Amino acid sequence: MNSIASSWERMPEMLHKAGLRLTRQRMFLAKLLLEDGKNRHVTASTLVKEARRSGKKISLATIYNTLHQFVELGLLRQVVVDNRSVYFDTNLSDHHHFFHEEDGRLQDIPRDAIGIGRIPAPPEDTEILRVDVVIHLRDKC
Amino acid sequence: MNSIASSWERMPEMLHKAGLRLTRQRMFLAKLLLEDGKNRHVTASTLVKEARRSGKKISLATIYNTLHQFVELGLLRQVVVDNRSVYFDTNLSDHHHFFHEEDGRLQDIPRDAIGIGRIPAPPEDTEILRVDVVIHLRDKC
DNA sequence: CTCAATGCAAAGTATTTGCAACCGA
DNA sequence: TCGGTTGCAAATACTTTGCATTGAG
Repeated sequence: MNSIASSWERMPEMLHKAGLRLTRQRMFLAKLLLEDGKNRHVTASTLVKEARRSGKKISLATIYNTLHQFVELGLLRQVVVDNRSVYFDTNLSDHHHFFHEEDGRLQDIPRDAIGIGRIPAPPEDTEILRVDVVIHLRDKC
Repeated sequence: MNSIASSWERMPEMLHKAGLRLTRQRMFLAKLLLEDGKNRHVTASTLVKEARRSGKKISLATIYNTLHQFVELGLLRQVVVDNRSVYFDTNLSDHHHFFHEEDGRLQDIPRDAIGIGRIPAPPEDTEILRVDVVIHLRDKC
């Protein structure tokens, strides 16, 4: 069992602890995102399409709300790679990304695949939140 | 003379070669961005404000157009750190960024200050465009 | 003069918010 | 039942586009 599958199993408990109700929409999105334990990269609009495809009705606003709640609960990570839209990542481990410029697709890079040697000291009175490495890709030829 | 100051000096020539006219607005923005040779991080909206402050009238649309033309000419670099808006950087050298989450401020990190050891091979049929490292900062306490 | 460039306003895209209706506990 | 949630539509923020006017060469 990996940490993501266990996220799914602990979902009801986690939502409850956070004071969130186990609503239809919330459970549906949680299932979509976390159930199979695979790492997924979604945006609000890919999720709406996916939800529609499986017949559920769910509003865009609710999807945004839910995604943000999940980020706050630590079930998802927000990734910035591109100004088209906000990406959400179910892979919570410390890792980096390949970004395919052509189609906006994201791909994980395990932390160990990139050796970041030194990191400069943060400026006065600030602390490092995280270090993001994005390798931008272009299709060859 | 550094590379940026020389960008400014070669401006008229570069614009001309690119088939662009030396218009009032174009020259004004070029001067604002490149003349003093300092590294600047701007967004369309910080530029409008700056232009207004110095009394010039310039439309937002023209600023966007001009910024994109400058990026294509290689006079500016576009930086993605945050989905609030698109940042443009006059520092053309290979470098990275500190990003202050609180106020959206960017700060350069020289390439050498971060040692990126290994980079994983790009996926099949793709090539690496560039590697972006963004260190997200939060104010302490 | 001519045609590229500009300015404006309108359209487009992504995201957030206000509020009545709804529904999980 | 009751207050958190949802869905919609409207608001907001950023960026792009269409088109008549302007102005650089």
